[in-house]
Amino acid sequence: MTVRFDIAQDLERILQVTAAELKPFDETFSAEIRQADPRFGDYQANGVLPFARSRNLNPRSLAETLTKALIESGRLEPEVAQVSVAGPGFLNFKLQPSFLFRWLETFQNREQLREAASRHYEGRKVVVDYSSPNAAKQMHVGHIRSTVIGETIKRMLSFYGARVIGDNHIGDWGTGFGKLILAIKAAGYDLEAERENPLADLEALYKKGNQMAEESPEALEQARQELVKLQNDDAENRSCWEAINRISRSGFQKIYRRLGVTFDHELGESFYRNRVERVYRELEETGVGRESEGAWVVFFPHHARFKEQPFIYRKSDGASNYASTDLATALYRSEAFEAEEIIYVTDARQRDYFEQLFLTLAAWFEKKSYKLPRLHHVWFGTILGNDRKPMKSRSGAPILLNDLLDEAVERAMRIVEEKNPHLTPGEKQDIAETVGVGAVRYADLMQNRTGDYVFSWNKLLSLEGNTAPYLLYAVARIKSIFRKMGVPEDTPLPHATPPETEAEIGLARKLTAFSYALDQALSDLKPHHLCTYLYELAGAFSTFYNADKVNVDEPGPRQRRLMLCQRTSLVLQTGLHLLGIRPLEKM
RNA sequence: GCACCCCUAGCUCAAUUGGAUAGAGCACCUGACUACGGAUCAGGAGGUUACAGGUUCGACUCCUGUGGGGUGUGCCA
Repeated sequence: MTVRFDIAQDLERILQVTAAELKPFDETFSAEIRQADPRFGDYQANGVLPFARSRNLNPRSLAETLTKALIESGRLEPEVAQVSVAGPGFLNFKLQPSFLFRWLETFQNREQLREAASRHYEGRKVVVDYSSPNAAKQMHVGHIRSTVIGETIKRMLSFYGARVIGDNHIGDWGTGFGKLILAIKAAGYDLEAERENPLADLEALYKKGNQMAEESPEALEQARQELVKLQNDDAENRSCWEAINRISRSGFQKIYRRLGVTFDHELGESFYRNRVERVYRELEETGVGRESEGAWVVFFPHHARFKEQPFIYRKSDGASNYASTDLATALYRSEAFEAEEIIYVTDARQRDYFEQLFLTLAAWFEKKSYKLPRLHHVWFGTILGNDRKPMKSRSGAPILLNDLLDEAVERAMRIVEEKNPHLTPGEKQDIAETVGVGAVRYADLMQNRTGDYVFSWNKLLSLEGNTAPYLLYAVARIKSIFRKMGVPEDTPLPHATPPETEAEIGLARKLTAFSYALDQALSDLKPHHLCTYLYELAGAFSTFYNADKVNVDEPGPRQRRLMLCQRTSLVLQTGLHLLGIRPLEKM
């Protein structure tokens, strides 16, 4: 058997081929390879049971037959894996040390891993729409999930060979700007002046504008006029709007830099303001949209809910809304980017909305014979405080993302000071930033995104359990071993041999499961599967580290253990990179 | 009202998409080479998976109902 990155797929293939040649089996048989409980093996095939049931055959003897045929076919050499029948009719595969070793020898660096993994999504063109803050507002906790989950999905897809386009769909257009411009003018606020935190000023002015419009009908009317002037390209309002956007984007950029988040495009809603006319026209001419109560809407007569709950894509005053620009955006991505797939990362409250958006796009594209990209709504739950209510600051305001990260870094700094006081101030600062920001980010990613979760500083930075510091610590210890032994991390190990001790084998088995973890994380776009895996890998390393000393005199154990260190470091760092966390030399 | 999501150990969360004896961390208890970095490791205890039925070789997972929590539901995004 050739050594491939994804062992499960190889096992699936040889089992499938063997069954195809074997009497009672036919094309309805599916091997169903899954990761097994480590006590039983590395992988198991579950497919015999349902097949036997459908034919009214004895699953146990059917499994025996298949196992025998597999061994006799020579497709599974005994030095690759032991196969056995267990329980009611499971096939268990236990990878052998010699094969584990061959796998470790084959994948020596990030590029080799990436190349092997990239077969999965080879060239598929995917747009990931994430983060998407609103102009003139500071980013707060509500933006963290979309930002970090989106970034990780983007990185994972790219690792799997997709051509990924990250697009930050900034809310830079809409009715709010009239009020904001009104408030800016009323306050005489100079948008060009140097300020400490101009985005915070804009946010305050925005609130002020809202308040003014609420309190007086004249102000509301003035705000409306300002908006009309902006929409008609009035020079003054236009440059005002541009300044607002410049300030907003530079404010967002500070956070993105800190989080290592980058976008290929930041086409905000304003980019589509002249592209909605086509949406209106085509939805009307295809009969997908219709007028209702003065607005333009889409109903779905066969849908339990949406036969009565409208999808409003043009307001009764003729103006566009979120839906209009999202429709135009999807069309643009399909035509200009040739997107085969679009992934939207937003909170769970928008589920209905996206279901309607997708249904509308499907109906519209079908009528026009446009190619419809695959559409995914990657939704996530709310971050809760200790009171189990959406997380807020003491005053009730949303917690600013920057403040949250600052606090994480401060707390991490206190721990670094305590644990490692001898490091230089520069090192401490660097470690605190990585540990603090990484801990916040990891705490988010390690949760199943579909649930709400309770935010807790203790859990985050207690630095025990399934946390970023635990993973970073494992990497730092490996790097420390190489430093101590005076060899570079990529030193060649020509005399390394297959793993022998229980801890060595356990670690090697875990390493080969990397591809399975990525498959899981990508199949349902849930990064927490990758986190769980990395945590278990770091755990297997710690067990190994405590059980078997690397820096020993005998060259045999020394080299084979060094190889395990190299590969653990490689997989952990690759995984951390996919999560957007930078590894540390020391901590 | 209707629709959707959720309920797993004292707490915070997993569970390979219907698979084997439901797993981790925290907290609690017992241990570890004067340390290749103890921000670690080994072990113990802790469960009627909200509840009641059903489907089948097998259910935390699927179907029905009940209770509890959350979200959405015509001009915000």
